[in-house]
Amino acid sequence: MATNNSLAVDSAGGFVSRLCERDHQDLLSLAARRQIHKGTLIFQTGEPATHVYLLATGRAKIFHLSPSGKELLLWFCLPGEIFGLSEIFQGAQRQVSAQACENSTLLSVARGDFRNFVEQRPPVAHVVIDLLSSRVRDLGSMMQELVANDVAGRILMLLTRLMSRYGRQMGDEICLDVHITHQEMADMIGTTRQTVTSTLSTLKRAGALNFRNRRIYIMSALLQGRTVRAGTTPLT
Amino acid sequence: MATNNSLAVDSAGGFVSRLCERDHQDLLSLAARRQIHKGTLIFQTGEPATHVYLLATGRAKIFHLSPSGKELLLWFCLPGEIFGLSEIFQGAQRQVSAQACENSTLLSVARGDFRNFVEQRPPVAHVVIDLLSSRVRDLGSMMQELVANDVAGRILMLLTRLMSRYGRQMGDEICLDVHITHQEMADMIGTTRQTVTSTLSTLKRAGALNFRNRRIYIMSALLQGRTVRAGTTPLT
DNA sequence: CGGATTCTGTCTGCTGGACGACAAAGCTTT
DNA sequence: AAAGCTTTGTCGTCCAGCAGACAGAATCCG
Repeated sequence: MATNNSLAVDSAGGFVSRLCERDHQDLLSLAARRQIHKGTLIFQTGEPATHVYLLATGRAKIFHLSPSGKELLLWFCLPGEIFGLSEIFQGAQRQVSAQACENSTLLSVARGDFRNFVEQRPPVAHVVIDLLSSRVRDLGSMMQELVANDVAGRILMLLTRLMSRYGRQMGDEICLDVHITHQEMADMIGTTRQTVTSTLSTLKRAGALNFRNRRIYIMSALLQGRTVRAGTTPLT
Repeated sequence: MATNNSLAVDSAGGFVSRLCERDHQDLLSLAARRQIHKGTLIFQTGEPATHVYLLATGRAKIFHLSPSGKELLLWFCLPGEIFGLSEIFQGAQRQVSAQACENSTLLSVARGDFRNFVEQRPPVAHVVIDLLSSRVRDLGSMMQELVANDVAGRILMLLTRLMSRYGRQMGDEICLDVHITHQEMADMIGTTRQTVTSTLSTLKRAGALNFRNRRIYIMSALLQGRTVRAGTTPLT
C-alpha cells in the first residue's frame, strides 16, 4: 500500500537483505519502480525473460499453467524477495507466470544490467547461488511431498510451510495471518477446491485446527513434529 | 567400466564441458578419484553435505526417500555431470540421496575447496548459476507435469525426457539406449510399478511404442509434438 | 549348470479423490 | 440496501490407479 522510498523490510530468505548497503543501492539505481494492482500479470509462460523483479510491497504468486488449464501455484513472493530469476542467465523463455495477489510495488531490472551487476560482484553471485540452491532443495521436497502423501498430509505440510512464513504464535495455537483461498491451497498441493474444503473441515473436527474470523489456527503441537523442509524461499 | 585418466566426454548440460581448460585442470587437482560399484550409496538424506561430486564414468541416481519409504527418483546423473551441488553453499544437510546405478568412477571435491574454487572464478560461478537455474526450471516443470497429467501422460513425458538424453534415432522410431526398470519409471512419475507395466502395454497396443530385445522404441512422431521441458540437466 | 533373485505381465477388488451441481455465506460496488 | 461476484460447505457419482497375489521370464552368480 504505502509507497516507501526504499525497499520494505524483507522476510527471511529475501534477496535484498543479504546484499551489503553498497550493492543494495547500486541495484536500486538499476531498477525501475512501478505500482501495479491486484491481478496484474507480471509475466507469463512462454514470454522471453527480459527482466528480473523485486517486490517492494504487496504479494505476488508464481505459478505454472498447463495447456489444459490446470494451475500449479509454486509460491508466494513477499516484499524484499526476488523473482523471475531462474530464466535470466540463459535467455530462456519464462517457464512460469507471475501475478500480483494484491496491489504491489514492483522493481524491475533489465536482464543485461542484472547480469553485469551479478558478474562484477562475487558476493552477490554467492547470494544468487544460495538462493537458487535453496529453491532447488525446496522444489525437490515439495515434489516428494506431492507424491508421498495423501491430501490430508499435503494440507498439513502446506500449512506448516505457510505458518513458518505467515504464522503468529498465540498461546497453544498459531494463527495464519494471510488470507489464502481454498482454491489457492488446492493449486499448491495438486488437488481440487472441494477436496480442500472437506479435508479442512475433517481436520477441524479432529481438533487439529480451527477457523475463527476467517483465519486458520493450527495447534502448535502439530507443527512441532514436522520439519519444515520447504518454505524459506520463494520459488521461481 | 574403463578407468580413464581424465573425465569422460560429458553429456549436454554437463558441468565439466562448460569449464575452460585451465579451470577444468584446477578442479581435477582438487578432486579425489574413487571407484565405486553398483548400488553404493554416495550420500544420504540427513547427512551433512561435505563434498560435491563429479561422475567420471557410470551412472548415478538422485532421489528423495520419504519416511514412509516412498521413493521419488529425481534424475540420473551421467558422466561429466556434477551432483550434490545444491546443499554445498549453505552447509545444509543432504535433502536427497545418491546411489550408483552401475559401477562408476567418482570424483569428489571437499566443500570448502569447491567453494573457493567457485568464488575465485566468476565464469565458474556463472556456470553454477546456469546449472542451478535450469534445475529450478526443470523441477518446476516436472512438478507441473506430475499434477496436471494422468499416468499415461506422465509416462509419455518421462519417455520424452529420457529419449532426449539417451535416445538414438532409428528410422521412424527412437530407441532408448538405457535399461530402466518399470519400478524406476514408477518412482520418477509418482505411481506404482504395476501401473507402469500395464500403461506401457496399453501404449504398445495403441501403437505408440514397441519393445524389442529389452529396449523401448517410441514413435518419433509422438516426441515431435512434445516440448522437452525438463531433461537437459541432472537434478539435485 | 542350476538355484536365487530381480523383473515383467496380468487380474482383482477397493477407495481416495475428481468432478458436477447447488445452496448459503461473505465481501464489494454502486 | 440491493445486486453481483467470490468463496465456502456439502452431496452424490464414478473411475483411475493403488495394493495384494501369483506366474512366468530374464538375469545374475556361485
